[in-house]
Amino acid sequence: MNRPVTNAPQPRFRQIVDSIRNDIVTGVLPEHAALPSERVVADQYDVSRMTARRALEAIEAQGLAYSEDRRGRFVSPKRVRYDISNRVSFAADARAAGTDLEITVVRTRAIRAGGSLAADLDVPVGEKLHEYTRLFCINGHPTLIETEYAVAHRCPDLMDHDLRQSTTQLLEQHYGISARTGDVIIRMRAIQPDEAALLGLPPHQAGIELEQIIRDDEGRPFCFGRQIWRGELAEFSARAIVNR
Amino acid sequence: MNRPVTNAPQPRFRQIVDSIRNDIVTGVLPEHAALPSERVVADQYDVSRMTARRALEAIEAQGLAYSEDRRGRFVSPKRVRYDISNRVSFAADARAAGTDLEITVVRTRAIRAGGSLAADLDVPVGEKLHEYTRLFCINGHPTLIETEYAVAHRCPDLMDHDLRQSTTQLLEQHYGISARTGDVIIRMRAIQPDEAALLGLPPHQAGIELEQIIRDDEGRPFCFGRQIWRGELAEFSARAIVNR
DNA sequence: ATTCGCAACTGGTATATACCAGTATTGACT
DNA sequence: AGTCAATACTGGTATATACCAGTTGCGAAT
Repeated sequence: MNRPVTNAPQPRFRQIVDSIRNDIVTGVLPEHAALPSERVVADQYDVSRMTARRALEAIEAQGLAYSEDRRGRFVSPKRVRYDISNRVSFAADARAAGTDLEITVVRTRAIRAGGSLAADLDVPVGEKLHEYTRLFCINGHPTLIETEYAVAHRCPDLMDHDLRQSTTQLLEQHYGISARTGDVIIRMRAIQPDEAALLGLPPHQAGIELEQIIRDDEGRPFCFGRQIWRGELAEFSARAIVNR
Repeated sequence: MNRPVTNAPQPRFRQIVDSIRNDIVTGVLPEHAALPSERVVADQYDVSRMTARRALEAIEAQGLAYSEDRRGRFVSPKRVRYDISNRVSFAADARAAGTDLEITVVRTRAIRAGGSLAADLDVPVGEKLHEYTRLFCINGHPTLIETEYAVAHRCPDLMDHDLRQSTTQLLEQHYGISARTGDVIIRMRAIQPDEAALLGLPPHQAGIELEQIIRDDEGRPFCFGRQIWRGELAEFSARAIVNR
């Protein structure tokens, strides 16, 4: 192939991405500062609005910024770290680290265990469960949504308590169930529209899903939780110990 | 031509996303099957090519499909699972699980430890390190890129060995260094253009970064590794044990 | 039978335009 | 001072078009 790619300039929109990213990493644009709007970028860089838009969307996809519908795009804050090896509860982990955490209860229901939930919690199908969904805001910004399923007969009136705190601590204090171990799975997946609405995001972005089965001192599971995180706002630390 | 100005229940492109997603989850489109092209979608659903494109990009962003430049888009295969609590080496984990894994050495270098690497590996700044970058293909598909930094004086001629295998096993067999524990960090981040090229992806997509510090029986770190995974192809399991 | 070049694809980049639906500010009126 | 409507923003959706640059397969020339 004699194609001399000498003049392989980067696409315009990528040049714009690099320029704005530079403003972010150097601190010209601090956390939560507004990025220039699509129309302003189009004007400044002399491109069409669609091209400016693609640049801003790429910055968003990289986690450098987040958008609020029809308000603008803003620089993402620093990540919070969640140590999944030592704690089984993010609320406890965050409080211990002095993080500004606010919990909102989105929904509570009484349900019965279906197939996979029953298997995960090691209970018969049809077993009564408490289901509750909560939104976690860090420094005032929606960061994750958690839905937990607790085996009802082990904590009968759990729903009468204030759920705006660590539920593992609740279970420990009122029912004597202590979270001892957890099986965690982490994966990247798309944020669903209903979740996106709660997190203040456009739908179809990727986020991090974290599932965990929480077990007591006897290794019996008593709670299953599923969290969806804004991927750009978090990181997860763990410790591996090689079995031999 | 006539615009359905009525109550658009959902954007057109999202309807298309749902339709194609349905074909994927029901198996009408099996793993690695080609999705309809942008122009075909535009034709079938009677939308412009840009709208069709947005639908296909959304499917891609959700991890349901991957694209190969100027070849087409294809249905993503099932995720592989990596147990980060029990193994400190993905290669060993995958081989133990019978996964079809092929490793390609992308680059090897001798470097000297800079500030953060020196701190992570607990060696003086300027310490000699082996750096090697490898591409991991699972079932023939590029899935992750790993760059590792090994303390050179503990494995002098490491680079003379065949690196297309688990390096932790190499280090164990030839130097008696056994990987005992690992400190792992997982986060979502953008895949850089050079990484994207190796993974056969368009740049600026989000992926999963996994960093780990590997320690020997005495707890001394001897290797630092950084992996970037195609987010839709993997999930990570771990075990938490609450310290009290 | 092999080679080679030409379609006929594929996605990637980019423009120009239009309208919709929320948000935020401004300013006149109460 | 407080209310509220107009206005000037913001991003979201969508069309139509153009050209570029790789990939792939087919058919003609060797």
